[in-house]
Amino acid sequence: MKDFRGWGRAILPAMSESTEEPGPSEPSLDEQIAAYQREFRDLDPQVEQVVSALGRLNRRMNVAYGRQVAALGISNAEWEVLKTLVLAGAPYRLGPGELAKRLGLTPAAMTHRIDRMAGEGLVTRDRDENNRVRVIVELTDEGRTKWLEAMRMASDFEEDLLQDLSGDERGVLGELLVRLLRRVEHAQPDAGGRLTDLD
Amino acid sequence: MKDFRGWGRAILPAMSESTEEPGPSEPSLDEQIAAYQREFRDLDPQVEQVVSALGRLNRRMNVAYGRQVAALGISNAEWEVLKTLVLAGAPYRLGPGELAKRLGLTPAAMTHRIDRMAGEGLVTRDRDENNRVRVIVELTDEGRTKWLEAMRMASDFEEDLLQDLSGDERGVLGELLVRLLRRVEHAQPDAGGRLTDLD
DNA sequence: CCTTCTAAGTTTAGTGCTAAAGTCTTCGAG
DNA sequence: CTCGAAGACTTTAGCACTAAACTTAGAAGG
Repeated sequence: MKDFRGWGRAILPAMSESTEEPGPSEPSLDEQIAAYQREFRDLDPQVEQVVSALGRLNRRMNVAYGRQVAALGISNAEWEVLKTLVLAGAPYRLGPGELAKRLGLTPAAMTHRIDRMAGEGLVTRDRDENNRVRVIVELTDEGRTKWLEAMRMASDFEEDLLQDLSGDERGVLGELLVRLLRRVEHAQPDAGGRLTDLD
Repeated sequence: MKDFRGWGRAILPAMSESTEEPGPSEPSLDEQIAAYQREFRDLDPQVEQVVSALGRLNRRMNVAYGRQVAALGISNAEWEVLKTLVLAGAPYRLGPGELAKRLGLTPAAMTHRIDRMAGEGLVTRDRDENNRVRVIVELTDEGRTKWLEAMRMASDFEEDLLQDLSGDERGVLGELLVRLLRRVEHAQPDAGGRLTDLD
């Protein structure tokens, strides 16, 4: 076999987030929960449903985002950088270290990502004139345009994703997710994996 | 600086899923939504809340899973393989190709992952006697034990995560997530990124 | 000033991944 | 029966990332 036909569009270029697209033979969510229950009696199916659906949903969404931004000629990794710079607000500047922290990368990885993106004209990289140890990464107009295009695609996609949910349901879902998020953000797993409150 | 103290445990060994741990200076969810709205008027804050909370939640959870299974001496990537083999049911066997499809990896990556895991005694790799082109990857007793230990930690963690939600709320959350999941699983984004129904 | 320390980035080595080429077995047609 | 094609991995090349070493600018102390 010359090339892996069948792996075609399933395999995306490297991205910063999970892009695993499960194959078609993956068991359905219900089958999966039933199988785990057979092997592990203590499993709470309600908890497992929430957690597994969250995981699958996110993987599918990341694949979809990757495909969409790829159509704009950027990778998901690059899109993350654009988003972070826009979030910082005008004049859309951050240092490599700060960018690395926010994206959860090492400074080394950031150096290379900025190299690429500067080469593509999405950002500029300059030394800070006031403190020549510091480097300033700034969004170019082209980068800002790319971000806007990607944002438009993403928000259309997200609106479609939630299409089947009523306004009330969207509100409830958002509120429940925010409560879970607070639980993970304001707590750290202890040695046993249990979440211990920090405040 | 000799080593990057401060990047310590935040950076985990490579895993199959997103393990990016956002730094402490990342804006809060509300700040993020407000910032995006300033830059992009068409944004629906309710949709953005759901989607962003989903994304953040998943990233945090993956970091937590990674830390937990690391305590058992396995990586998140290895745990994914163990889960997939257990899901296949006794006698816990699958070929590399099938494993790769279900995990969303290329066969090449699977070859190397199986090498490592066979070296660690978590699985065995043998040629199929009936069809010598095929290879059979089978979970060892040690691999099964590791899976069980990881599963126990994971389900404790998941129970803790949902601790603040009542039974009813868990049910509602699960149901809403399953509906979103169905929407992404039964539809494919078209060229414009819109989801088109397949059935 | 002139060390010494520390912070911010960059460089180097090694890992795990994808894409594509290569190997080996089996199957099917002539 | 033999040859060609297809299937199921494995190997090779190249990329993005982490960990750790290195570089250089500014800060602190004598």
